Amino acid sequence: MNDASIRPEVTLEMVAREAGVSPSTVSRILNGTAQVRDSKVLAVQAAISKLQFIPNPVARSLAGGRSMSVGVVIQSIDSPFYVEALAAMEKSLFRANYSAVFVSGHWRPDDERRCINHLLSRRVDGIILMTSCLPDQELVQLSRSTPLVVTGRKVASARACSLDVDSTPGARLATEYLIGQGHQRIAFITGPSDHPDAVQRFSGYKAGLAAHRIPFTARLVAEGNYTDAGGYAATNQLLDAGAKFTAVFAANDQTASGALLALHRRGLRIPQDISIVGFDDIPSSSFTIPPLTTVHRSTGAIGTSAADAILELIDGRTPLPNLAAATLAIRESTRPWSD
Amino acid sequence: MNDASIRPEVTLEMVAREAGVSPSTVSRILNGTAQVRDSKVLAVQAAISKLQFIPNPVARSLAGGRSMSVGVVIQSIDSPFYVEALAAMEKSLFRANYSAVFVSGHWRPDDERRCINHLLSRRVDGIILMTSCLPDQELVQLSRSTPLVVTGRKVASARACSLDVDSTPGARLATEYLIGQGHQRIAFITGPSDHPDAVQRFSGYKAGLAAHRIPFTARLVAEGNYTDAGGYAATNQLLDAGAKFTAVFAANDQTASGALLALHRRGLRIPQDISIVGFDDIPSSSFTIPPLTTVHRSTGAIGTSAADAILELIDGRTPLPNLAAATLAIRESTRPWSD
DNA sequence: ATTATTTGTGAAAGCGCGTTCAGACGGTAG
DNA sequence: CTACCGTCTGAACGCGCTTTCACAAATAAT
Repeated sequence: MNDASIRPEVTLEMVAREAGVSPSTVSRILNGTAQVRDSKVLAVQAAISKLQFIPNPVARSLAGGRSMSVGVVIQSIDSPFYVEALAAMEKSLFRANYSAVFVSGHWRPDDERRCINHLLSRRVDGIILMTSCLPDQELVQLSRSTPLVVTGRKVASARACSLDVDSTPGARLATEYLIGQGHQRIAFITGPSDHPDAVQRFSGYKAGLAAHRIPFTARLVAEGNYTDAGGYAATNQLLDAGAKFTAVFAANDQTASGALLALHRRGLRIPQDISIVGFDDIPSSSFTIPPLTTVHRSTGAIGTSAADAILELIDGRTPLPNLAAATLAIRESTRPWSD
Repeated sequence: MNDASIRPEVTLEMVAREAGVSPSTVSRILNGTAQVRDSKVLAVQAAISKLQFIPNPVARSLAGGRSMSVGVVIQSIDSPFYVEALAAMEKSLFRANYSAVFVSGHWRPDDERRCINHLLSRRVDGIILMTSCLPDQELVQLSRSTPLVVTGRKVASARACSLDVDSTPGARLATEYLIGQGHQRIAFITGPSDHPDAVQRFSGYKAGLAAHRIPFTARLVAEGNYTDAGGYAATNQLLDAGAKFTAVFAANDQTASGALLALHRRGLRIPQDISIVGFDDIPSSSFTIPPLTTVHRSTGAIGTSAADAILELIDGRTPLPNLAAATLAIRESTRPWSD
C-alpha cells in the first residue's frame, strides 16, 4: 500500500547528502553523463531506493535536460481508429516514465502548427505526428529541432523516423480477395480525398482491379469521409445512381458500417446480395450485423512502434521500425459470387 | 503564416529589458500579483506583443507557479464513451492554453494511484478524475493537495468539484420508456459490478420496474462487462437459460451492440421480436442495425464541464457545474408491445 | 622522476520564472 | 517639518536539476 499523493518531495540534493556525495555526482549517475566510481554508484543507488527518490521532471526539463514527455499530434482524438494506437502509445510511454501530451490538429495545417508550437513550448522531448497534414519540408525542418516520428509518411531526415503505414497493399489485398471470390463489379467508397491515407486506399483498390484486368469504373466510386454518416450517404448515392455492383469496399470500417445500414434499409442482404469489406478492423467491427470482413492492421502495434521509435530517437539511437503487414480479417460480410 | 518551431526563446527578462523595467514587474503584470503603474503596464504589454513573448510553462511550474497543464485520469483511453468527453476537454483546455495529460487507470486502484502520483510529480495544476475507483477518503485527501474534479461521484471538499453524472435517472428513463411501450418482461444486462456507474444503471432499472409495480426477476438479469463481447455472451446466456423477455436494456451501447448480434444470430428480429435499448449514445449507435434506441448524455458536455470546472477551481473560484439531464434517443430498436 | 593525459568529483553557475524583502516615493496626519 | 502609512518597484533568492569549470588523483608518456 502506498501512502500516495503527499510525499514530502525527496530531492536530488537529499539523495546526495544521504549518500555522502555531491549533487552533481548523483545527477551524473542518473543520466550516465560520466563515469563514477563504483562504490559511489552503489551508495547513491542505495540512497535513491531508500528515499524513494523520483527525479522531478519539471526541474529536469528546465535545466535543459529531458522533460520526460512526448507530444502526440493526432487529427481527432475521437476517431476509433486512433484510439487504440493512443492507448498503446500511452502504455509504452508511461512504462518508460514518459508522459504523453495529446493534441488534435483537426486536419487543419494551422491548427497543427499551433499544436506543434504548443508542444515545443512545453519542451517535449519528441513529437509523434499521426498522419500529419503539413508539407514535407516543414516536417524536415521540425525534425531538426526535435526528434520526430511521423506515421503514414516518408520523411527523409536523420532525427526523424517514418512509420510507414502505407495502406495501399492492404487495400489491394481486400480488393483482390473480393475478386478471388468471383466479384467483378466492386464499388468503392473513398475517404476524404485530401487525406494521404485515403488516397493510398483508393489506389490500392485500383491496383487490385488492374492486376486482374478489371477495368476501373468511375461510376462505382462514391466519396465518403471516413464516418458512418458518410458511408451511409455514399452508398445511397451509389444506389440512387443505379450503379450495379456485387460488392463494396469501404475505405474504413465506419464507412462500411454506414454502408451496411444503407444497404439494409434498401432490403439488400449482406452478404447474400452484396459483399462488403472495410478497412482498419476497429473493435466494433466484430459485432456489426453481420460481422465485418475487413483489413486488419494492428493499430495497437502502430502505437507501440511509434512510442518505441520516439524513445529510441530520444536516446540518440536510430530505430528500425518494423510493422507487420496488413492482413484480412475474414468474417461474415463477404461471400463468393458467381453470375 | 507563422515561422514556427525554431524561435529563439524570448524570455521574461528580455521583455523586462525591452520595457525598461525589472523582471519582477513583468512577472507581476503577468500574474496580476500586484498593482503596477499604468505606464509600465502598457510598456510591458507592448514589449510582450512586440517580442511575441510566451511565458515558459516549465519554468513557471518549477518556480512554484502554474504548470499550465491538467492531468486527466480515465480508466481506459480506448473506450468510445470517454473519447468524446476527452475531445471536448482537450479543446476547452487547449483554448485556455492548458495542456491535458491523459493517463489510464485501468480500473485498478493501484494503477490509478500511480497515475495520480505521476501527474502530481509533473506539477499539474489540477486533476480530473473520470469515474475514479478510489475510496472517497483518498479523494478528499487528494483534493487538499490539488484542485480536483471527479465525475460520477460526490466528494465533499472545498477544493474538489463533483460532476454529478448519476446514471440512475437515465436508466430509469429507459426502463420506464420500455414499460410505457407495453413491455413487462425486460431483461437487463449489467456492467461490471465494481463500477459505480454500472451499479447506478442497474438500480435505475430496478427503480423503473418498481415504479410500475413490476416485480424484479433475477433470472432476467445477466452480467456483462461494458463490451460488445460481454453483451453477446450475456445475451446468449439469457437465451440459453430460457429466459422469456420482450425487451432488453443493456447497460451501455457496446453491450447492446453485442446483444443485437446475439439475438440476430438466433433469428430474433429487432424490434419485431425483441426491443432493445442501450445507454450512452456513442456515435456508432446511430448506425447499428437497426439504429439503437439509447439513453443519451452529452459526453461532450461532460468533458467541457469538467474542463471548465477545473479551470475555475484553479483560478480559485467555485464552479457550479450544471449538466443537462439524460434524454432518450429513440431510434429503431424498440417498438410497442402487446401480449 | 617529471611532465602530459586521462579519469573522478565538487563548487558554482545557470535554466526562466515566482516571490519575499527592503527600500523609494508620494501623501496624510501630527 | 518630522513621523507614519500605503503604494509601487527592483534586487536577490529559490524551485530541483544539468552542466560547465577547475582541480585533485590516478595513469600514461617522455
